Amino acid sequence: MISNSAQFELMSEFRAKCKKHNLKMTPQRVTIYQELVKAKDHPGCEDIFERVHKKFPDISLDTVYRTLSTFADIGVINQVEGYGEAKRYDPNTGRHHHLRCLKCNSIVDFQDTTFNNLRIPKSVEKSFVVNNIKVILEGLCKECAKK
Amino acid sequence: MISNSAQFELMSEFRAKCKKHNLKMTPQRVTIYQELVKAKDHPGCEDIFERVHKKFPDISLDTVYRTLSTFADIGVINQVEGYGEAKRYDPNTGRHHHLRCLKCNSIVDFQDTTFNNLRIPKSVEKSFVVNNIKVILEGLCKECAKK
DNA sequence: TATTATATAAGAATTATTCTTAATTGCAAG
DNA sequence: CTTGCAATTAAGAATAATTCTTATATAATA
Ligand SMILES: [Mn+2]
Ligand SMILES: [Mn+2]
Ligand SMILES: [Zn+2]
Ligand SMILES: [Zn+2]
Repeated sequence: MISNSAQFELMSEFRAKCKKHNLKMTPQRVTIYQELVKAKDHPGCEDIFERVHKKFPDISLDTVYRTLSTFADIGVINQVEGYGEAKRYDPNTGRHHHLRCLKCNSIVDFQDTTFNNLRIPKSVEKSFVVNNIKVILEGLCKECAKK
Repeated sequence: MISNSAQFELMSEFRAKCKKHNLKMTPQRVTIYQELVKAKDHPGCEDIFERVHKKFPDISLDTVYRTLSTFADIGVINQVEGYGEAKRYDPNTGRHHHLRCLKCNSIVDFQDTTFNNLRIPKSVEKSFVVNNIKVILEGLCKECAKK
């Protein structure tokens, strides 16, 4: 769950960033953004299309692809790293990390202060400008580990 | 560069793992593996196809796709995480980390003992079986940072 | 050397994604 | 509140990456 005020805050940041990048506020964009914000599963374009489609039967798949890609470009959402299957997106642009199940492909968020505060190695700093550090833990989720 | 003995060592591990998984030693497999081992750029299937094709004009693209995928399955190589473009592979199965340039998509290896020894958070251990930890630094390589 | 399960080449098929185009619409200016 | 127009959209075609199908070839084993 997410509080109403946090919801509102998020929405006005969204509107502000869109305006900054000259993106018009269309019902498609609002709906797609809200649907992604609700999602906890780092969904792909088809997933979002299916969810949005219920409320908005005329939306096209292309619009979902285009819109999510645009949102990622302007930084209101993030694309998730993966292994070359369909692209997946993350509404959470704050600092956090991922658990990836290698069997069912679930991606779950987690927080860790150690991981948040990793130092960039000196040797790297000389040859590379680091924008962000990602830590990914790969393995098996509880359900998949049971089998 | 890689020493002759290390080369030989790698090759016999490769043969051993293939045997363990009942994979026949075909010239295609040997060539593809050797070409990937030479590569420092985490190449994709098309890249490897082009390189192999010079020495082995009759090889099919499908074989390269199938073979690299099989190699990753049995763990002689790794698939590299990415953002949904073409798959890329890594001959280095040892512990190391990656610098990813967001502009030119180059991927460069680096070593760091801190990153090698990250502890898995307690909270995670309860709900997830971790196979491996990946640290990825994203940003701009020297060339791309200049512009 | 004969047997057989695997692997391969070629091209068709599939999946994910992007492009093209004509029609629609958000929104700023009057 | 209208108008004007650049930005956006739906629809379907097109493309790119990858996988599948099948007939032929071949590595490994006896
Ligand atoms: Mn996340
Ligand atoms: Mn590497
Ligand atoms: Zn799982
Ligand atoms: Zn670069």
